[in-house]
Amino acid sequence: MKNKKLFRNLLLKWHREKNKRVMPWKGEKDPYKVWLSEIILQQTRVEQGWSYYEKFIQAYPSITHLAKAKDEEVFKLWEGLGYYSRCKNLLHTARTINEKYSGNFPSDYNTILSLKGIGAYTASAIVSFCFDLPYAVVDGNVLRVLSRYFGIDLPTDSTEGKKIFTQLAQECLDKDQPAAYNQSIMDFGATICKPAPLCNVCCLNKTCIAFNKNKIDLLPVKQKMIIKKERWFSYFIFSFGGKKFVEQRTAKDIWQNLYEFYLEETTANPEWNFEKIKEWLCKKLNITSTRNINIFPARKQLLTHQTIQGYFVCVELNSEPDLNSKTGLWLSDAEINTLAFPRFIHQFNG
DNA sequence: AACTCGGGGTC
DNA sequence: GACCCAGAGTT
Repeated sequence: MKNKKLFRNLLLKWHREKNKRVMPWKGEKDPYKVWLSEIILQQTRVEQGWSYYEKFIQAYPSITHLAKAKDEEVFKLWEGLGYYSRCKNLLHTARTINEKYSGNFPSDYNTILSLKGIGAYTASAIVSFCFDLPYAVVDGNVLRVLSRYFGIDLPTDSTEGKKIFTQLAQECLDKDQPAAYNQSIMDFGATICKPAPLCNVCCLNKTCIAFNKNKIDLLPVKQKMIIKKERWFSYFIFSFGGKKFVEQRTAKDIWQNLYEFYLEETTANPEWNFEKIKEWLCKKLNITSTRNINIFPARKQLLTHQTIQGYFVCVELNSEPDLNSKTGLWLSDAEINTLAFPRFIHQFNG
């Protein structure tokens, strides 16, 4: 009990005296801006999300601006940030608040928690930062700091672990200044108690259990291991009459709602050459003549759970083909540039 | 309770 | 190559 109070006071002292971290949304009280920043930062580094936050605030100064925006435009702004369901839920919640709550962001924890894309972490962040309500945030930083300081080797990604760490976080919270406390523990985790921590300059090291038992490298404990899938994507960029064939990804799969060119997925390296391409075009799409075919070298993109490898094949056509009744669109480059593509494609296509 | 969802930085 | 990041939704 006493060590929690010590922990809290040491953190707040560090926050007042040594925390130099500056971010555009820090100290912000507008729940729209805090919410937007928290959604952008889910599983995303501050440095990576920074420019997206500024783009969004400039494009949509209020939640009503965002609610009235077109889906394609918002996805284009989100392009490259990943976890695209966040963008879908962002729009859904903006519209819910604009219509159901007349554009006023709710201030009650459970109401906020019920919104799409907002879980326990984000709800706690919003109500503590904006409304000074006593809810402790639990994110990756907090789990790392708590597990080390209190020497808890319960897996942080287990059901029991989540429960215990959430309770502990709530007990450590300074209920008189939840905003400052939550900010301090996350900044501390991000700058001092990092995965590779700076224990030599840490002002909590005298009472940190992991440090004093030499268990820093063993905490926090995670039980789930990551299994990587290998996938081969071959994108055929069909062009005809100044337009290219694109379609939207709708399946429950990566990159849902984003756009792509004609995709052929294989379980192994297709190792394209001109003969194989011509044979495939004839067999699959009944295309027997082309103006030009350009095969680009294989490319690779690493995702957390998948390794995407693949090819881009540009095919200039003599006539518009029947693409197996696929629900696609023939668009100009200008039109294509307004749509959001996965990084894998965007990096190739410029 | 286990899976799935991106892209990028760090070691 | 492994791990992690201001997590959440689905199955």
